[in-house]
Amino acid sequence: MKHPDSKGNCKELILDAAEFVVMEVGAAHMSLDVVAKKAGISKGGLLYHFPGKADLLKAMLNRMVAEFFQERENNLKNFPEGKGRFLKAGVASVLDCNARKERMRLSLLVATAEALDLLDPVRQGYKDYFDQLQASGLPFERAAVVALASDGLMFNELFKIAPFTSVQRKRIKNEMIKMIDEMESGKK
Amino acid sequence: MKHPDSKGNCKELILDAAEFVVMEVGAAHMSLDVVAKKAGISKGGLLYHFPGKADLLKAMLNRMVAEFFQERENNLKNFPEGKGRFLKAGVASVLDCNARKERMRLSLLVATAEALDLLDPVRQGYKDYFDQLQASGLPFERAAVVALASDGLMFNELFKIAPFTSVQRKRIKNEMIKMIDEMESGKK
DNA sequence: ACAACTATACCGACCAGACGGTATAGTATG
DNA sequence: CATACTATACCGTCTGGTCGGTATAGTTGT
Repeated sequence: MKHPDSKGNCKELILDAAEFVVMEVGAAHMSLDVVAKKAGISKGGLLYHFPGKADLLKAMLNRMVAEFFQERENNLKNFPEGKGRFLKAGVASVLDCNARKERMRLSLLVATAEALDLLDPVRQGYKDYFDQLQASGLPFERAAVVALASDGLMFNELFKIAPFTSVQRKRIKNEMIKMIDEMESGKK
Repeated sequence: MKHPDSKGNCKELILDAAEFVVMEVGAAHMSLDVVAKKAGISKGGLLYHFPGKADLLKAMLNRMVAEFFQERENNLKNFPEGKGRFLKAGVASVLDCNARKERMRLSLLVATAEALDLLDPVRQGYKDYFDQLQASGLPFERAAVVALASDGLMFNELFKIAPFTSVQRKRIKNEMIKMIDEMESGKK
């Protein structure tokens, strides 16, 4: 290994760089040149790791999906046992945001612009999510409404069109949790 | 006027063409050349009507927002009077889809990729929506959850990642209406 | 031990095409 | 003629992708 950087996490560094570039110049202007520059390597180097732009994009999306799964899994332990646990963890994973997660979601913008097929891994992950939700024992339709609401809010925020104050946002999120509790205590 | 097509609705024809192009080649590949060809005019003609790509995009978004407002207004009459009427009309406008509406929403993909500022009219329309929702007298947080859920479902479908069967979709939509009814009859 | 060879990682010049936009000349209509 | 509109040709830039080359480390054969 020639460079001290490259110890296997080189690809990760490139993915990080790509996310930053999307953040800075917009999804439609994420060019390989700029990503390479941001990552501190040459374009040739970048193309060595990712043979084409589509490969880079796929890697971005896969990482995002994988980390979302991971986080939901981790979140499970933060909620008491019960039918609603899984959905609560899901909602929390979608709505508890940090800078890294927000950046990572930008890859969605690139993919939706480039070609919707690129979203295949997301589609699959999403399907699994709702399958598990169905298996969780909550009344499916109402649970789906809550899950979709968290997604809706997430997309609004991703697109920067969310109209809520931070107080409203907190209340809305609490309302979601409350609705899950209502489902658990069987008001339906 | 040289061409029989152009009797004032020429811009509309171009906007339609643009939407079709996005549908066919993806948001990132909506080029002026192709839009012009699809509209049956030359690129010069297109640029006469829309001085730049950004102008075209803005017009697409404005039309989409305007039509959404219009439709929600029209939908009001389909629901009985009551606190929940406005939200029901909103949900219906978001979820009752036809090909034209779906096409029109594709402009969102182009805008989110190009520059999020282009979404300003959407942002404003969205804010008005929730302002009116707040004024409607429903418990705001729960009403917001329902509104967000309809958005979430819409985005899922726009991105073609929705995991629901048509039956499930219908049930979920019905659940939303039911939740609005529950709010109206004051269970909260 | 040492030469020959291979694999990995990376660089940088280059290219062909696409794209947004301009310039210009032209045409139908009132 | 002027206005409204259209067509064509063209330009500069950007972009994805190719390619030949380089440096280093590890492996193998003798």
